[in-house]
Amino acid sequence: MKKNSLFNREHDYSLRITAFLASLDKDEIINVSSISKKLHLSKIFTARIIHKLRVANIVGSVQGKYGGFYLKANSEEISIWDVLNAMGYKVRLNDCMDENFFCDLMFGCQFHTFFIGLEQNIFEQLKQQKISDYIFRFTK
Amino acid sequence: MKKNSLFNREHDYSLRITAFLASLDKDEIINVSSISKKLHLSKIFTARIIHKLRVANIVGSVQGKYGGFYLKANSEEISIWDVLNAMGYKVRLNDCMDENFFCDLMFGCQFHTFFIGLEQNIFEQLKQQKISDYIFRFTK
DNA sequence: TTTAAATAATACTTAATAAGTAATGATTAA
DNA sequence: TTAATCATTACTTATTAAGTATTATTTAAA
Repeated sequence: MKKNSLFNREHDYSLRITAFLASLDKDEIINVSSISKKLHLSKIFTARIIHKLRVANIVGSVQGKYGGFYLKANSEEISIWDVLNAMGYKVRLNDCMDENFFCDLMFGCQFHTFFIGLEQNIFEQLKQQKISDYIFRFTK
Repeated sequence: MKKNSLFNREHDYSLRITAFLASLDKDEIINVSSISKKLHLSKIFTARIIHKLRVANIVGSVQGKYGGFYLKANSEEISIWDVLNAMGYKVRLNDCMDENFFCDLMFGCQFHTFFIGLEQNIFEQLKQQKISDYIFRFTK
């Protein structure tokens, strides 16, 4: 049976990639092939994800031959929430929390109120976790 | 863009249906047509959902002409969690929490640990909420 | 100046799922 | 016997997740 998820593969991988980049030395850059091998991801999927992270300014890139990527921000200042948002993270625990959702029962629906609170609670927990506490280190 | 959900339409409707049944008088039963009209759901979808609730023993049914459904348990003793489970609620915040999931990084992956904690936290909140606090009442 | 190795960006593919529909059988009051 | 109701399972359709493919651009170095 399908299970409801809050995070998909892209979200997961983006966290791994960020946590790995956080382990690099200052001024060190790494290319997509190396990242994908280390993290056991396909090269092309890795490229798509890291590109989004770059657009969101989480990572920086150097183009051309011998180019690559590096973590732009300080890992102590980036949260799981920040990375997820870079990937275009959108959550609504329930469809009824959607902006354009109309529900005849909405007025006074305590479920709706409960879901809003639960969602806020989850978001807070994601914001509290900094990437610096999740750094992946590999023996070189 | 698609948003990640923790609850789908069936889950939502099952909560509404249970909360509505909780408003009925003792010994009162109500048929699917009436429920679906009150809650603005399709009759056939309502039937399928309430059938699952019956199998899970959350609601009871009376078959045949003038039959219908009623809440079997005490609404103060049923939690949101119980209703969701009756619907076959399965959650894993992230695929990596799946039993059969293999991940080369799993050993020592702090993200994995964090997700487990977050999930437990969410489950606790669902268990704490009793249907009695969410009863739908309509003017008759 | 040419080439190779890398990033940049977008379009495509496929299997699975959510949500809802349709159809037929079984039960029971009158 | 019949009408109204629940019981059960199979089907449909649009959307999404996940991953692949392709082509363009950039740059270091021979």
